[in-house]
Amino acid sequence: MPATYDPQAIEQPLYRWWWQRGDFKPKIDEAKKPFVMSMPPPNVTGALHLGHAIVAAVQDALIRYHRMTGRPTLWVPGTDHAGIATQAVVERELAKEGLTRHDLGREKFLERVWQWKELYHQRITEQHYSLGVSCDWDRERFTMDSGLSQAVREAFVRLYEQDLIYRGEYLINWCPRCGTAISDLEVEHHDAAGNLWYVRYWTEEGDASLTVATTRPETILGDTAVAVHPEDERFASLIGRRLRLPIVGRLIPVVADEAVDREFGTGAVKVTPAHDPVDYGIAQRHGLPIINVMTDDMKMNDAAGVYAGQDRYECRANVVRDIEAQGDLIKIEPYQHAVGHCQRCATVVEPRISTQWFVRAGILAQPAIEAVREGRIRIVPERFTAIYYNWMENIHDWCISRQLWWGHRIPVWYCGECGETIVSRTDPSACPKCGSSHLTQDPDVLDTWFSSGLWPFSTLGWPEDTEDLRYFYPTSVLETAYDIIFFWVARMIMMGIHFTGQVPFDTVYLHGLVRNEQGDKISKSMEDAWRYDPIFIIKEYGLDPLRYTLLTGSTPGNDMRLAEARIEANRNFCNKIWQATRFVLGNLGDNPGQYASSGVLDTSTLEDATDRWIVSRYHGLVQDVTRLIDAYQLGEAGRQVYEFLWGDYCDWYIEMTKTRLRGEDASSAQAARRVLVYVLDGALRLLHPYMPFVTETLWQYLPHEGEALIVAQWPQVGAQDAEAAEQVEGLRELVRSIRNARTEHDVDPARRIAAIIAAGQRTAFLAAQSAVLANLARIAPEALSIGTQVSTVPERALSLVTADYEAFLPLESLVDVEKEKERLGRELANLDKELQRVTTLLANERFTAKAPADVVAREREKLTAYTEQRARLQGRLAEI
RNA sequence: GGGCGAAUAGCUCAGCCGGGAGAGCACUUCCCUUACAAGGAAGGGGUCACAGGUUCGAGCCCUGUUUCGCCCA
Repeated sequence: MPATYDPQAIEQPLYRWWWQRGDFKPKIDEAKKPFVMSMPPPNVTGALHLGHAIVAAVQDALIRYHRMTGRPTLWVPGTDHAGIATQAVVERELAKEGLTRHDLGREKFLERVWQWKELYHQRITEQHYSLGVSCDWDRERFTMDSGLSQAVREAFVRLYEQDLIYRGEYLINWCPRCGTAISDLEVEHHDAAGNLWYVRYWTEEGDASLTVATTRPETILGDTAVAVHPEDERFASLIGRRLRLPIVGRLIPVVADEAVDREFGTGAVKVTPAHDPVDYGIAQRHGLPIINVMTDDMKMNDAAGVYAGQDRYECRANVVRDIEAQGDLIKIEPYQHAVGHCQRCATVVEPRISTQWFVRAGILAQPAIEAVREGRIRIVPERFTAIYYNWMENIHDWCISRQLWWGHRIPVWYCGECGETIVSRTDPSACPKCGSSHLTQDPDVLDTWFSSGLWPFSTLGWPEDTEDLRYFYPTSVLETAYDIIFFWVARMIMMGIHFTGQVPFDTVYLHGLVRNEQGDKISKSMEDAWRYDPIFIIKEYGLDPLRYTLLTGSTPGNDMRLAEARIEANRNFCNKIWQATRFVLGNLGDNPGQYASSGVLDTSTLEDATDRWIVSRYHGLVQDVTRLIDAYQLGEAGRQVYEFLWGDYCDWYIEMTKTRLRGEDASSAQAARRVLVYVLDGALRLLHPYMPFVTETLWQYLPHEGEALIVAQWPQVGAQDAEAAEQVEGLRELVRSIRNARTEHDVDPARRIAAIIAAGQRTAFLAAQSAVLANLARIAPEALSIGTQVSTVPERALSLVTADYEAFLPLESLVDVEKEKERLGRELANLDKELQRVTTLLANERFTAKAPADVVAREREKLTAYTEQRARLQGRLAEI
């Protein structure tokens, strides 16, 4: 095998190999409950970035884990047409050529979008290969596939028939750049510096006036009332009177409404029902007229009188100027306020009255709330449950029509003869009412999220009753970033329950967002999104290090900033296990095949304590990692494998085996080889969900049973030997202590020293491990003496005291008696501190009475050990 | 205005069920020892944001405060 880890050489060939073998496809077994996930379909808007890399990492890890546990495992991939987002980027491209979509026309424009879709679908797919996703490519879907389009139609028609979809004229959010309505969720509020203009409105008779404050003076043209709080005494006398609208001259009433915030401005607010949601509500309650003063592209319309044709901001300036000229502009205050922007193009959104299609979300939300409340769906981390409830319980009707060209056309036709509205699963050729063939389809398309809300079941064939749908639905886990919990997760739950009668998944697992160096969320809409293409990192470090970093670098639901130093460190970890495998392979002798690991190794069959120790540690690891992954603690599980492999296995166990592998005792060497392979094989399995490529590669080099790690069995928990654990821990402490003494006294690392060790009840163990001790602590084997006690303490020797041992290092020339006294004194002081703590704790009756028995017992053991160690230390001090 | 999250070593972050404060990077010293210098060995470094409280015991639980970030209205 190559001398170093080289991700470029192993990753893509392995991916192809798995794919060709069919490892990504589920092995259907009716007797088993499958594990199923739908991949959140990336938008074809652009290439994948690091935010998608974490999606791929977490989901592929879950998929690989469950696949190894033996469940039929399906991961459905796909992409989303992303109506408004994709249309916006294609329009941006066109703008570079000086064109708009209207210059091309609907048909030509859609051709361009399809070209874009093909281009980026290809890009995304290739990126997914690089990300190592083990999804079933044969089941790949696109939201505008014919099957999924049929699902969309079916869903729309059913909801319409059930009166859960309706068309009406209401206040919606309008993006003038995109030229379409957008839903409340697609509006992002940012604080912007503006002004608060104070404008005086006179009464009809001119005998009194009141002043209102507004951030949008141009909307005065559409005012149909002024509202005050019913309990606000300042305006009590004016309620019911009429005011003359400045400039316009229209007479409008003063109404009392509780929605008015008495603290804002002057306490009196102008009411523009056609351009503000709160005002719209007031108008509804008071039966006020609604006057729309703007056009689709946010110019003033004819209702704006002399301002007609002006842009909204141009008009604003003119209105302010004219009011000022009239003497009714009281003052202008700088004012910071939240302004709605289009999520996709950042244009300031204008609320306006418009005829659109809506879903009665409140009705669909009820069962969706209950599903979570009753535990049929569990959200991880749990804290997002409250956020989900809060949104669901205050949900508004969902505006689903978009004045876009890219998307699912609304399946509604209008009869040119009789005006009939036809809502149909198939394209109608004649009006069912009058028979006319003059039918026009509604020009609008549906909100993208309408189709993605169907994703978990539409991808499995719904509305057809397919085999896939019957076996794989409901899916198991829905994994995504927490920022689309409302957009997507909530809607899938609503629509899943409504259309299939079942929850679409039983667990929602939410991960955090990947942020750039500045802490900004990485998104496809960023101008420099290309900088966050995971391919750059994969080329430099490999996928496995990137993946491992994403999986272990944060905790569920929390954001992470990607630190390159960490990726590099994890690349080094890959190389570390690469080197460990090389070591093992290089020491298996003539017939390596005999060491292939199978089943669980029983610690009681192992003669060497170090073997029992590492196998016990490994069995504990299997238990912990499995428990942690089942609890969605992927990060902690991954870190534990790292610590075990690098810390226990490489730093200690491999070093411990060297004397046996190179020694005379063939059966001992054989046992060591078996354990080396057993533990490494198992650790590679545990690590496979985190670092699929390097683990599969190394596993293939190792002697093994089975064809591929990707489909190898997840390790089983085995027995642990507590005594061996204690013995080896004591040995490690002794080694560390001797190494420390050597460094402190500047002993040449190459020099083998002498040592005399009193091992007490550990004598037999230490004698058996004397070669290991000699090797690890660099003691000359012939100068190592181990006994229960030390009969004659050498003069001028360094003395070390650990919990289990007392060691003397005769380094005459190096030992300075005074310094030695000082050092032992320091150790004694440290020990006394610990002893003090334990003594106080155990003297506290409330502790011994109330603390759990095992905690108390542990403290008692410490007391005994520390007391003995202290006695030995004092003995040494006295001797000096 | 309501809610959530974060605050732990110089930096980036873990810390499970409350039971002797951890990792990686950076830093100091030594070592190219036949798995690995993408490495090994030995170290230094923390008032766990602040103030109270609960508890035998708090980084962890409760209350309040400060700073930063996010979501909703």
